Amino acid sequence: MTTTGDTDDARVDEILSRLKGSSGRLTTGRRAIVQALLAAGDHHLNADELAAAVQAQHPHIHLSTVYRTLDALEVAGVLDRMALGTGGAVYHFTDHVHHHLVCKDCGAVVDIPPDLVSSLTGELQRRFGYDLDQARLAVSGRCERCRAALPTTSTSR
Amino acid sequence: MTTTGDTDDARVDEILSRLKGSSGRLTTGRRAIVQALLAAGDHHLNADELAAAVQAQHPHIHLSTVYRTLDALEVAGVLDRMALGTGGAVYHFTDHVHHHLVCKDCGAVVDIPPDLVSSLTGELQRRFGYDLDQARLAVSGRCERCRAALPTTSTSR
DNA sequence: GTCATTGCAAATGGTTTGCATTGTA
DNA sequence: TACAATGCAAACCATTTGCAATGAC
Repeated sequence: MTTTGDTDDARVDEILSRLKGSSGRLTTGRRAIVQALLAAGDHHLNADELAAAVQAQHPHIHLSTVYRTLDALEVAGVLDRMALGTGGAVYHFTDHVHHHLVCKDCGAVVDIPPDLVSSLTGELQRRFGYDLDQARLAVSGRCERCRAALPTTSTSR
Repeated sequence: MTTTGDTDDARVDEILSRLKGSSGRLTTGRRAIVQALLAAGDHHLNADELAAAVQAQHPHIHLSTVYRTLDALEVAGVLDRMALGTGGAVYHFTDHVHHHLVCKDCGAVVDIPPDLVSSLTGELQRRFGYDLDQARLAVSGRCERCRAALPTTSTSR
């Protein structure tokens, strides 16, 4: 099932052109990487998984190319990189703002809708002068499942 | 200048005894590591920096011992480990709850007082069932200095 | 004496880099 | 043709692990 479409194609072109900005070049590798990134949608892909997805169609594309393209996209302001504990950094499109609730035990990630945190980021921005328009927030706690799986430390609390 | 004191000594003993809980043993290495951790106060030390601090007095204490002790302290519930972007994870005492505002450019870290985030964590706890009593929050944005240092990309976006 | 802890070296996982080659512009 | 991007291998950083030696109990 091809998840592609005209909309995505247009988006791919737009992103690639932003990469072109400072005398960059459009290669099949970069196109494939951006396509895979878009196809992943809301999934949290790390560089390895992205490379695997790309290599399904273009086996010769090297992991280091993926890293270099991700870097370029980050510099171009297209992507945000974020380290969510273990398993490698994950990447998001800068225009798709959301935040993360991460289980410190199993690593499960839940997306937090931005409106829940906007008052906090506003306050932080006011207090500390940080630019948080594109802020990424990671909250680490323990998910329900892992909480239940805990040895009976129940009395503590 | 010994930053130590009776208070700290008592705290060191208390922490070491928590490590002893399940047939653990008290070694000079562990004591030195816990002391260094307490002496660091609010600083955000990573394993490397902690090892350096310890080795100033006990040169033979190996980095891997530091890692193993930090692990043990985490398991014992004394410490929380947290990855703040680059440069290795940092550790905090679990009873000293605070959060972090991290500059995505220069890595500068500002501590966020817990009361600013409590309403958010409460809401997240309610919505997603995560246990956030000991939550750690990392907000990544751009600090004032880096913001000023940015090339005039102001029109883009 | 037992066995947890340590030192050390080597392995690991994620990421970056140097360099010769490829391929876009 | 010129030079950005790539493949590849090697380097790199933070962290973990196997194993024999040490030292706390």
